[in-house]
Amino acid sequence: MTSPRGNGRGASSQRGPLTRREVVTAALALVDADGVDALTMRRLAERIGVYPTALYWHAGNKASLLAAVCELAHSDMELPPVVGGPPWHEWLRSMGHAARAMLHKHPNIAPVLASQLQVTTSSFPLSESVLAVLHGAGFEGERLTGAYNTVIGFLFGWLFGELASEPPEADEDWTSGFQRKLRDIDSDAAPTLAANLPVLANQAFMLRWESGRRRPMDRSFEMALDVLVAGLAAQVGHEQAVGG
Amino acid sequence: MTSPRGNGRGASSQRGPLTRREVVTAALALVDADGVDALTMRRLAERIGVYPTALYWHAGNKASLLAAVCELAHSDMELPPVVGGPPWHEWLRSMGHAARAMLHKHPNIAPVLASQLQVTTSSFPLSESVLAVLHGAGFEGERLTGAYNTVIGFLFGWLFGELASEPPEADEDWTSGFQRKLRDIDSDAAPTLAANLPVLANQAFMLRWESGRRRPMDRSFEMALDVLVAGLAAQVGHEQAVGG
DNA sequence: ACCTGAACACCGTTCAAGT
DNA sequence: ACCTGAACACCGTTCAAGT
Repeated sequence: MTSPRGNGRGASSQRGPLTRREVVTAALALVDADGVDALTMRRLAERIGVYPTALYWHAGNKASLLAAVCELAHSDMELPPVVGGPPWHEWLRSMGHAARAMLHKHPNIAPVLASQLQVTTSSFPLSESVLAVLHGAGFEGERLTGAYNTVIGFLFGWLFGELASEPPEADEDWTSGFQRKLRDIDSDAAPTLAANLPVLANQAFMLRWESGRRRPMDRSFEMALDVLVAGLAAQVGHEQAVGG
Repeated sequence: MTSPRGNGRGASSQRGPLTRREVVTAALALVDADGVDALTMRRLAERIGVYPTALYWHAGNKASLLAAVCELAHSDMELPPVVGGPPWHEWLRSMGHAARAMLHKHPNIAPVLASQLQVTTSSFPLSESVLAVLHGAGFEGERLTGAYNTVIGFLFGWLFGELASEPPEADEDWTSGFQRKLRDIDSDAAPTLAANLPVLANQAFMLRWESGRRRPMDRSFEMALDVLVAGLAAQVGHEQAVGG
């Protein structure tokens, strides 16, 4: 009950003063393992083997700790090289896959990234790369802003949607109730939905009961990338360059 | 301190037993006014003029109350008519504007919708409409699923990003620190970013310190819609139909 | 500088009891 | 059926005190 250090994290926790990096790493590990709701100052402190209030000295309050956790997860994303790299549409596809890989590695952090503005700090390299690639594709000035916002908003928005939180397992009522409502859909009121239920149920947004962490939406993501790239190409007059 | 009803909500609260609808409406009003963090069972109860535990009888626990709040907000979205309506690309634009109007009417609920899977219940009419329109545009089977996921994921993902939560006002440190970091960007490491800062600062994802609730991203949204529609057109071979 | 230990104001939720 | 009232187990955070 009294919680001095030492039994906290096995071999990896060295002696010596606790460091900020150690706190943030432990917090990300906790989120990855048990979800973002499991991240409480008290629980994290216990896991590290320290008193809760000690965390405040290193990581500030919970909000700034969470921001640091997001930043750490974000740093796991490897950007494709821009100079001497592939043509812009291929680069965007690589970047999309890199972003998706990072988020699937830390799916529990996705809802946090999706809802907060603050966590964007230190993603300047990503911004610069996307901007450079789009500039190279022919976008300038306000249209560069628009294209950039389209790419970031569409891509990350789609991925955050794929990785949305599932209801807590306690709520099996919801899952079974939703499945029943889906099965009982009126084919008069919703004919297209009813007719295509086999390819839609649990595979499409707003029609699924499992998150993309459990059920990755691989093919839909590829098609989304196709649409994004082709749409940008149309904006810049390179329709023929990207293929269907 | 003792909190019987009557002084709770002025004239609008009739006598008689509390109803579920009344609870959910009051909860949405509280979220709209003060943000989702302000929605606690105890505070809501006090506002209605009832004991906290009374809410559980009508609305279940907090998670299901929040789901009901999302559903209520969602019901504020007016779908454009499908049969006898405009061509598919114009319909998609109208739907996009309707979704945006709804979310800008309840911006504080956007982060919840962005992060949770559960809140999708009873959006079957929206799903059916989008599916019908895309089917009419020529998508079938698995490609229909892909196109549907592209539309929903891109559109709502973009809008949730626009309306992300700002840091609490207490955190003026973050805002000013972020602005400084943006101003001090190294034009060697990030030349495109540095050169285009005037059209990017506070107007682009990951480069802004204010949310779209305060600073709507109107023009970028229009361009995003252009890209989405043109990209879908390319998928189905109607490139010439939608215009640039 | 770094951390303990107590304390404060708040949560969501359960449950027995009232009417 | 509908709500009260007390109680429980948890929070985040502050602050004085130790070393």
